[in-house]
Amino acid sequence: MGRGKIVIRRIDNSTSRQVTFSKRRSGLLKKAKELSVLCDAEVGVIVFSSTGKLYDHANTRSDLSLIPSRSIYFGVYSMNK
Amino acid sequence: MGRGKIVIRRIDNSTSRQVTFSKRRSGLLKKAKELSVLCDAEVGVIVFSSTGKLYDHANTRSDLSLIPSRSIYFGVYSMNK
DNA sequence: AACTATTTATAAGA
DNA sequence: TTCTTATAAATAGTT
Repeated sequence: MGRGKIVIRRIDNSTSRQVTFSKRRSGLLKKAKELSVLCDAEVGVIVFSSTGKLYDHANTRSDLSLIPSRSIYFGVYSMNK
Repeated sequence: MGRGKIVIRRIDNSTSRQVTFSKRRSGLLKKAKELSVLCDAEVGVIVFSSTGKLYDHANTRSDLSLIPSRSIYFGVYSMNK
C-alpha cells in the first residue's frame, strides 16, 4: 500500500520504524472502529511500542471497565483515549 | 475499498453484515500482526460478534496469560485461536 | 467461496 | 514532522 511493496519483517531503521508505527497504529484503530460500527460488534485493541509503552487502546464493550484493579488490564483500560 | 463506497454505519441486512464481519475481522487481525512484526510492537485484538460470542483474539505479548482467573479476560485469552 | 472494480491505506518522497 | 501522491492492498458488490 504505498510507493513500493514491502516485506513484513522488522524495520531496522529506527526512524522509519517509528514513522510506520505511527501511521499503521492509527490505521488499525480506524479499522477496529469501522468493524464495530458496521457489524455491531465489540472490538478491543491494545498497542504497546517496542519499549513496552502503551500507545493506544480502544474498545467498544462497556463491561471491560470491570477488570480487577490488580490486573494489568486495569491500567490499560482505565487510561483515557 | 470495493465496488462502491460505503458509509460507516450498522449494516442492516443480516447476511451482508455477517459477510462483512468475516472479511473485515480477518483483515483487522492481519493488520495487527503486520504492525507487531514491522514495528516490533505488542498488539492485542479482541473481537466479539453482536451476540457477544468471541470470534477472535490475538496478542503478541506473552504476559497477557497472567490475567486473574476471575477476570473476564481469563476466558477471553484462554480460548484457542 | 471466487472474482474484480474501486476505494482506501500507506511507502516513499517533498 | 506534516503534506503529497503513486502504488499496494483491502474489500463491496457481484457471480
